[in-house]
Amino acid sequence: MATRRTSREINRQIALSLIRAHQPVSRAELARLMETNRSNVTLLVNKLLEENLVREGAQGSEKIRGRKPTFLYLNSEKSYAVAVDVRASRTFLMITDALGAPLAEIDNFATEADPARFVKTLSRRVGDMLRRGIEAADCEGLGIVVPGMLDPASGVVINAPTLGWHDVNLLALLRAEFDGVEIHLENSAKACALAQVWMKRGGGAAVNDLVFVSVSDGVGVGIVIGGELVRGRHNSAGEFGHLPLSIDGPPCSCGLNGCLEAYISNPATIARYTGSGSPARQPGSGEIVELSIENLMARARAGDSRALTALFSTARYLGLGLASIINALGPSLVYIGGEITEAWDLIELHVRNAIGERTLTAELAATPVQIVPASENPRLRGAVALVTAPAFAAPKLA
Amino acid sequence: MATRRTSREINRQIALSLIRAHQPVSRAELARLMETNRSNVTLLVNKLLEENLVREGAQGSEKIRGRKPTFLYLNSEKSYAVAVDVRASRTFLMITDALGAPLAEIDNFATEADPARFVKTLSRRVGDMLRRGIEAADCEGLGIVVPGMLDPASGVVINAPTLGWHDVNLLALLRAEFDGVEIHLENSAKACALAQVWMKRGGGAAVNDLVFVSVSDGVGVGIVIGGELVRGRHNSAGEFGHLPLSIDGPPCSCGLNGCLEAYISNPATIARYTGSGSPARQPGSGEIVELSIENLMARARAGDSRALTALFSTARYLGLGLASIINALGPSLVYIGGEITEAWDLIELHVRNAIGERTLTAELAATPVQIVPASENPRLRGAVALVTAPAFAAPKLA
DNA sequence: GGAAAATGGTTCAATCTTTAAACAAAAAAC
DNA sequence: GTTTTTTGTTTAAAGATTGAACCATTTTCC
Repeated sequence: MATRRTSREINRQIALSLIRAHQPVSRAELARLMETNRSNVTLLVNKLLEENLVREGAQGSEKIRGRKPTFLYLNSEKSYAVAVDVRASRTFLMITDALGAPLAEIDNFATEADPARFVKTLSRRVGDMLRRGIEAADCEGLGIVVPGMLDPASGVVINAPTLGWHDVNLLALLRAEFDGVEIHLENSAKACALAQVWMKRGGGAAVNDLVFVSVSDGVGVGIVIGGELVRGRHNSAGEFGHLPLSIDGPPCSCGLNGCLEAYISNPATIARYTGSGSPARQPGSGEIVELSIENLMARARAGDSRALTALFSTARYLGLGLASIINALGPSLVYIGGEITEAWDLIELHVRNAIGERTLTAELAATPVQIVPASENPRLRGAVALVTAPAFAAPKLA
Repeated sequence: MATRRTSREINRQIALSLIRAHQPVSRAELARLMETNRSNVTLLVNKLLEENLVREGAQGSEKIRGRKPTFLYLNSEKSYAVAVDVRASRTFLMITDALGAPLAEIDNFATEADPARFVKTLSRRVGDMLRRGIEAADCEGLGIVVPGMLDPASGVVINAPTLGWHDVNLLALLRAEFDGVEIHLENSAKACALAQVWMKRGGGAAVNDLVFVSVSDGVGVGIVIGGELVRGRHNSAGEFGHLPLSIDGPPCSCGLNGCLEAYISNPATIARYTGSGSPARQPGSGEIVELSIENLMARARAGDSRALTALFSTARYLGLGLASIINALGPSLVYIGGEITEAWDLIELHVRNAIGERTLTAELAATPVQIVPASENPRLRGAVALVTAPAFAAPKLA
């Protein structure tokens, strides 16, 4: 039920979001954006100034005539957020201001198998990083993304096969180590999707229906519909990675057969190259090497036709999987993340053809697909979004 | 941006929805439900009375002491809605009051292949029905559901294979025939999903994430997430019917291979029984008959083990398809509609086992699945919901 | 039978919000 | 130097919820 305060809260959030999206922006400009009059904006902004959420900056100096506007900015400097991206081999760590702009170099360390020791190490590294020149006072929160199924409410990592974590109460461990800090857990792909919709919302036309597909050791999918992350009954929505391509297909890590993941994950691609089970050999010398997906892509670029074929197969299956997702949800935009994006120039056409092969209409086949390269640190940005996005979230109706 | 009027509008909608859900209900009771005081409710209700959306009824006569309450009801009597369910062989027709309660017997007639002639016939039948004793004055609107892909905005039926309609501007034809009546088009399964969420919302705890799977000549899926029907970029979302079970599986009507629809649609089940291509024979006489799914189910009940096996296969594949949907979206509830629900007692266990076979967690495997029997006319109710639901829809935020 | 208690509905003043108009301040244009 | 234009504030009006007070009506208790 809408109380006397509701419309104020709604407008407060709208104002905050608009300032974030259009900063630097004056009160008068904000009034035009909100289609209200300046008096209302004055009141809203004064409240935000009191709360220290917004600060006034320099005056504008455009060549238009009339009184110069005083610009408004989000007050992002007084506090910082910690973002953690846990991955199978290494864990990445970033500290940003309240808007998500990095305050220091990204750090990383080997992911420890034991959750308790992992959290200890994490805590030490965060402490080191803060001592090395972060002068912001308040910690806004800590966002941590994990590749696997988890419950953000209870903070339990239910199943993260690539980490070997099962029913680990990560939140309790983190709470013990980071006292008084707000902690946000989420599945990696879901957080990536959140970060993307969050970026887009800032950057102009709102994209409210999008899908983020993360291809790595496993396959994760985050879905945003109507601007909201789809979580499902037990935060287990988005498990498109185990969509069957063929119910009698190759076995998957989840115990089933023919999952999309069993066709397109990095291990699947590598297995397709080496031939199942047989280890890779260094060309020329015949030496046995541990083959990584980066290696495989390098070989493909160097002219190894078998490596290229393996990538093309992965591309085709990826496209078929995307086609199913597109048929099912009709998203406005599909993002792809993961190591494989580095070879996108080689495989894009194959992916697109496979999408066209199994989509039901020409419009669906034309759904835009964009890669998010590793250089943009999508997972870390997802972790940041977990911390910063709630402040801007629209208030809910009953 | 929230204006001075927004909270009033929000509360107006909440009040309307609560009256609909709890009627008959007094002002005082409404105030308790809305967690506000009676004075506010008085004002809201008086506005609704003025607009003739609500009417006062008899006084309550419970044994509690104190002044007797005057009950409020939605004013459903002054207007009616027309619901049309277009299906491959026959079209069904219902006239209801503004709340969806039928005002006359359900009519039906053979669906004509030519859209223009179909609309003419429809118009005549509606006219006949109205003349046979509907005294309500105003037509609230006409809701029509079609099994196929269509665009509600433009009113074009893009592709309805079982009807043989392609790129038919059904809305234009209907507008010409039903002058001045608001017309709502939607895909059958999507409308069914809408009707279900709409019913549930009335009946207590809100179910905001559900899926309706319609198994008939084709397979249609309607998805509701966060209380909103998922439409996708071109209203083509929900095409889970063409999810692959096996990308090298049997051919589907859509031109692809191995779609879920190719495994579980009624024609697929029948083909599995008769053996591909060979016509069915009357047991005993050997006479060739056109076999319907109802026939097949009757034979299965009568002890025809091959018919039973065919149904069991369909059940298993249905379960596998549902498992994928459940993995992907994590809905709170799955509804099944279509002729096959008549054999649910025979196949339920097989469906459940197959769901368990491919869901990723025990919680997902335990997702409730309910059938909606043909006697409840889910499609017609969906068509009604298209007309009546918008009046209760929550106002949108920017 | 009559007073008290409890419940439903209305009325009225208080409060919080948006809104429209007036007004002051600052900078460019003439 | 005056006018014009734009920004930001102030002030009064209007629309909404909120809380208390006030009838109306029915049951319960004495």
